Amino acid sequence: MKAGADGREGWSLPGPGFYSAPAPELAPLLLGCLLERRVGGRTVSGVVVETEAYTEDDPASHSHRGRTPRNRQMFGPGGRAYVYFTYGMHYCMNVTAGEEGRGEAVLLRALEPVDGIDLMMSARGVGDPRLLASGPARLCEALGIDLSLDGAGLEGPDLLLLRPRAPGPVRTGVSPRIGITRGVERHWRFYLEGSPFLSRRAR
DNA sequence: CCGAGGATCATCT
DNA sequence: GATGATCCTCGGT
Repeated sequence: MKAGADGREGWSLPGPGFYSAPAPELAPLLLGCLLERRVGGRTVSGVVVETEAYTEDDPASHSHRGRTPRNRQMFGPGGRAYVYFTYGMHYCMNVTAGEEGRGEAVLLRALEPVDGIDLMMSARGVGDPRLLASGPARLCEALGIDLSLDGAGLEGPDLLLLRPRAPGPVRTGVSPRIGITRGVERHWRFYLEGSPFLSRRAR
């Protein structure tokens, strides 16, 4: 078997147009993908198990009131990181989606840890693998993601997102998004059914 | 298991 | 000046 362009068997770069899908379509497609963070010559990575979509006409979205300095990556092309700082202490990471100017992104809410688990444990200060990246801010802390990665490409030296070549049979769950007060009627949270690494247990 | 409260500050009104 | 796309701890059941 031949290794992929990235050198990892079983994983490959997304094809052209992957990230230009609207956020509610891209969000479930990101489930099962591998997110790699390269730092200090080491790789920390995990499989995406939970995502949420946000669009410009969506009252829960940071882009809902138009372009601001913070959310400007949401209005750029798809396939970049949109990282924001919140609650005075947490970072959260999105994957920008859709065509340029559309104001869309997919929040990464949880990963199943794969590589560099020792680094994640020391970064997070916990040993239970289920608590390493099961939440948008936990995920960023585990991978060492902060504002310096806002706008970073997902095929770059710091962040790499890969699709599984042969996705296994997986059930995708759908639910309302978490932690919002408006736009609750849009069920735009997607998760791998039965994963022990979700930010919340299934309903 | 569950809910309440606090931490802590950049961002936007 | 108010508000979070959160997380952790603590106390009750």
